[in-house]
Amino acid sequence: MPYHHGDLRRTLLAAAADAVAESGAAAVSLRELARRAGVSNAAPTHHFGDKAGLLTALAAEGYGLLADTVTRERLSGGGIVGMGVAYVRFALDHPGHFEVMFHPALYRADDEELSAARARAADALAAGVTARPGAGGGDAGTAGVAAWSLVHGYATLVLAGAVRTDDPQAQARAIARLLFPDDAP
Amino acid sequence: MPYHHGDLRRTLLAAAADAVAESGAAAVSLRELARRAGVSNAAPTHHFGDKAGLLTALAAEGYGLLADTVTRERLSGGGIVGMGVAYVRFALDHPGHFEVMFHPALYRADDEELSAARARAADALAAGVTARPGAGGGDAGTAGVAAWSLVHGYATLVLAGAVRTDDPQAQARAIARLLFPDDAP
DNA sequence: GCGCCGGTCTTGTCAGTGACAAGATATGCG
DNA sequence: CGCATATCTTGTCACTGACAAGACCGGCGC
Repeated sequence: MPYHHGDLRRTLLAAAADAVAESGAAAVSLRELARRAGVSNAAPTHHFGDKAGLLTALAAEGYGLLADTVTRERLSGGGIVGMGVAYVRFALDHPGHFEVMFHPALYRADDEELSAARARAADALAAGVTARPGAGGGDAGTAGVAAWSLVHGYATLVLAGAVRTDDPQAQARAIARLLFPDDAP
Repeated sequence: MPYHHGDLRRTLLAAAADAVAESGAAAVSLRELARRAGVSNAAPTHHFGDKAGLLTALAAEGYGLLADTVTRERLSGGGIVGMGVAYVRFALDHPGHFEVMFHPALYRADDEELSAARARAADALAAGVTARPGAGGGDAGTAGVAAWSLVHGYATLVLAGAVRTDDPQAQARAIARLLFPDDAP
């Protein structure tokens, strides 16, 4: 085992995402993560400062991934329903990130890198709402909040085990179509 | 100060709800709650066994309150939109309970009292969905999941600070009407 | 009135944790 | 080769959750 781990920061983030997904942010211990990575208990401190720093980095990574996922779907013409499904897919694929992202008490919301990533995600989502076909009827802001609430709530309920289904993406598509029946694809 | 507190269980639950709402479940410490209540650090153990026991009781109380809130709205003829608004109002009035309820990793999901309260809440919500006027069009299950997702997601986003508004209940009503335009009131 | 029994709370203890200080080691650059 | 810096370790402290053992209190039967 070399003295320098080589890629400790990335390793710790990945382990943290797994641990949060599995047992919740409260149950994650820096020492446990350090043990899994094969380093001493104080090594994570160097990279993240403290626990909030690690979760801040995790949230920032999550917002970046979300922005990528949603943007890719928008560019491939999935429509607002497709973007909603992509949002749900992101949450289910990255439950650890998702969990932390929407609990600001866990991290430093004023972090620069995090704010940038969050803004990028917000732009990606907003682009999908304003560009939808039937955008004439009703307030775009209200429709956007409704769309976000719908997919966010669905993802949260599935992750919490409150809603059970074999095919979450299909069900996500079905409920999104209830809200946006006019969406093209 | 009498040796017996008199109402320690209730006092601890209330303090826990406040503390969770303020700083998240992770930041709540049994010792801090005990200090606030003016008892020793091991007193809570007697009533709840451990931290998971306390959060289990808090979640059960929350499901009971939710069932009461939603049922009252249904009986007063608020329709499915009114029930959705009541759901949001419950979440914003009891953020500590709401936070814990949908993080099963924090408590013992197989607890008897909790299961009963959760079933009561589920029945109250289901009664509203199946009784709505335009129940003919589409799958009732899908519509129910959509309704639940919408209001749950909206409440979660407002609590997380991701959506900001002066009048959450009015906005909740607006987005619920997008999903259920035919709802009577 | 009295004893005692169960429920309530306290004190004391242990391992695990987050945070930090001080120092050791490796890496890259001149 | 020599050194500055990034990276990691060891050691320490206060705090927490969990538990064991015992003290205290209220109400019950007698």
